[in-house]
Amino acid sequence: MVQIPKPAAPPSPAPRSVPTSADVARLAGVSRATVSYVLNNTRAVRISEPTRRRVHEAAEELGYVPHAAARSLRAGHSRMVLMPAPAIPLYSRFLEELQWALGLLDYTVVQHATASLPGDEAARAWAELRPVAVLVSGVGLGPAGVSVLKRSGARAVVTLGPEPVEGAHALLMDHESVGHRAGVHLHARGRRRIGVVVPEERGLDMFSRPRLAGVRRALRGTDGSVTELPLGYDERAAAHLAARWRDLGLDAVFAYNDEYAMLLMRALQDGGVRIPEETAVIGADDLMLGRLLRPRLSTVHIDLPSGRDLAELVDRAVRDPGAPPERHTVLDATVVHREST
Amino acid sequence: MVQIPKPAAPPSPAPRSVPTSADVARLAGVSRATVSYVLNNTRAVRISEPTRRRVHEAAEELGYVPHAAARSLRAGHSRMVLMPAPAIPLYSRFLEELQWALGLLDYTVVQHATASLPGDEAARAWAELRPVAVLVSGVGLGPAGVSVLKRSGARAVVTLGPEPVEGAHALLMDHESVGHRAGVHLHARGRRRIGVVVPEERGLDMFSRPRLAGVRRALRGTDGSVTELPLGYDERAAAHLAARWRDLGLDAVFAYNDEYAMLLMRALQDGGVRIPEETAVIGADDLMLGRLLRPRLSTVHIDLPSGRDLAELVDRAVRDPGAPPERHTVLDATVVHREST
DNA sequence: TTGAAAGCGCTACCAT
DNA sequence: ATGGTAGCGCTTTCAA
Repeated sequence: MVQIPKPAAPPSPAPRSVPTSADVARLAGVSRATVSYVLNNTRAVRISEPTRRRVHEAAEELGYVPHAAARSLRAGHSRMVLMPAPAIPLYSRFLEELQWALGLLDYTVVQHATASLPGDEAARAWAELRPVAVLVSGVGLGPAGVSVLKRSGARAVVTLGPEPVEGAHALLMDHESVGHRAGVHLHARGRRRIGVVVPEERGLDMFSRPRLAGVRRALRGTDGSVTELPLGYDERAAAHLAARWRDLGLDAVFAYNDEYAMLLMRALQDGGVRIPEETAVIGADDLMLGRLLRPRLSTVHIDLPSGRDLAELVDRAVRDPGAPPERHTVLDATVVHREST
Repeated sequence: MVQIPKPAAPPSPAPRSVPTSADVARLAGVSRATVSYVLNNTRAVRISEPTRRRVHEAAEELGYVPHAAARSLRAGHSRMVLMPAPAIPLYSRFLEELQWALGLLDYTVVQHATASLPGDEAARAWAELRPVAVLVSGVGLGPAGVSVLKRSGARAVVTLGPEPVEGAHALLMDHESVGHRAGVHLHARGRRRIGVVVPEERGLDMFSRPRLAGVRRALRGTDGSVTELPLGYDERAAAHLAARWRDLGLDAVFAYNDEYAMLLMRALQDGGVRIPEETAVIGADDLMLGRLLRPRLSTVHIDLPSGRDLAELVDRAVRDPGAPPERHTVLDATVVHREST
């Protein structure tokens, strides 16, 4: 790690104070009201052209920037959409698209990092910011949290997760179906003894558990069986698992996602296990790397809703907070069959 | 894509109003001042235990949540550290760590999505939020932007990028050195005609250009030559490049990063090019996948500063805004030699 | 066309 | 120990 040295601290000079609209008014020789009218282009009031120019010049000269907190305090509401940030790469492109779409609808999107706080604490922290809408993915928000947010003026709370939360709109992204597709596919290809990789990394449980459950459901009532395979994202762990592979007697594995699939497949191949002849391997998320492996990796492709659609849901909910919560299943899982199964 | 249907909009009921500290005071039968004292645990004032209880109960009953904007308006400052969000996976773990560390120092970290706005517009938008510090990575912030932020009360502006910006603290993460290490390594291994992959994806330029320049510098004044290889992150593009590989007459390639290296290496191997005998391949970023390739991928490992160090820099800068801007080179690049070179 | 002033929710100073 | 109140920066109604 690079160390950043701690320099001696010289005494700091008095910081210049931040210009306010009153300063602009003073410099322009008008009232604060006039400044507000000019800078906000208030249509209901006509300000003479010379006055407008003087105000603009004064604002420019002082480097005036309006104070968002003061504005929204006065207005009694904001256009802030709060998104407690999840660090899941799977969603990152989706979230980016969403932010863009919300920006077009004139919302200010803010990601707030409060991963650490326990459930209702987090909701309180978010509520302090008085967002007009909250978009929270994953778990960690219960009905109580939703209630706190709503009582604090949030006009829409939308959850992205496996199951709906009382009082909130729900975008159901049920990863159970991902596992289910994988299980059905493997069974249809004649595989019967199916392993399912469950990453040991914390924070992946919210995905890996439903995926495992989906495979179980797919195999229930058939002659197939499911074996849970804990695995850290680590070469040695993979080699260790591969070493006892033949003892496990599995003929297929759903490797949680493409990255774990790559890890495991390499370890299996290094251990002399032929893929797909001896063991079929399927991943998920349809990453580019799967196409580059040999054999090419079969995978479960996940289709998320467009950012535009979701932005419109948020906007609709904000405009009509009284409407009953919407529920949408927005995770389309489809198997991409390549060579590894 | 999944379409979200647009339901009919029933008329919305009047929303209950949000409880304020005045409401709590009324219910508890005390003044607003007392409420503030109790809820903030103000040490300078002693409030009797029964009163404290009544206030807490009233707050609980009403579901009172303080209004952050009102509070910071009154206080004249906030503890908000603003991080205009970059979507670069390379940094994501680093940024996460940083957020955590800043959280421990009692800052509120907020990521603001304003990728779209032109330079100084963005700075204005950030300034409206009156953050106590701004941490901006990449380019897109000039001296004028820094000035706007400082005049709006930001006590620290820290840039993460290739070169310092006037008036701001700088964490110099110069990717030029990444390319330089790669170039030196390849030359030392006896390679002379070196290709450098330059991704066609926009937004990667800020990394790929310096990396290319670094290779050029490493080869300058030697008997080696550098060839620029534009490449989209796409199998067909890679196959196309591989098809004309022998015509290019290169004996080594720095593939921008490990992912592009994997893409290109696969295409080359499919085209019968032996690695490393005919062509050496080196990536960068030291991703797990490089270790899983055969031959194992040589790479340039990048060491970023710990979140704690950076958080301390921010804290120091906030406490002493008058101190001269610090400059730190915080990108340690080292070659990890494996089998592909 | 422009200005005076109230008030958004909160905290901290000064009284009592 | 508790309350009254000024004022943070802004918008908007009402009056001139």
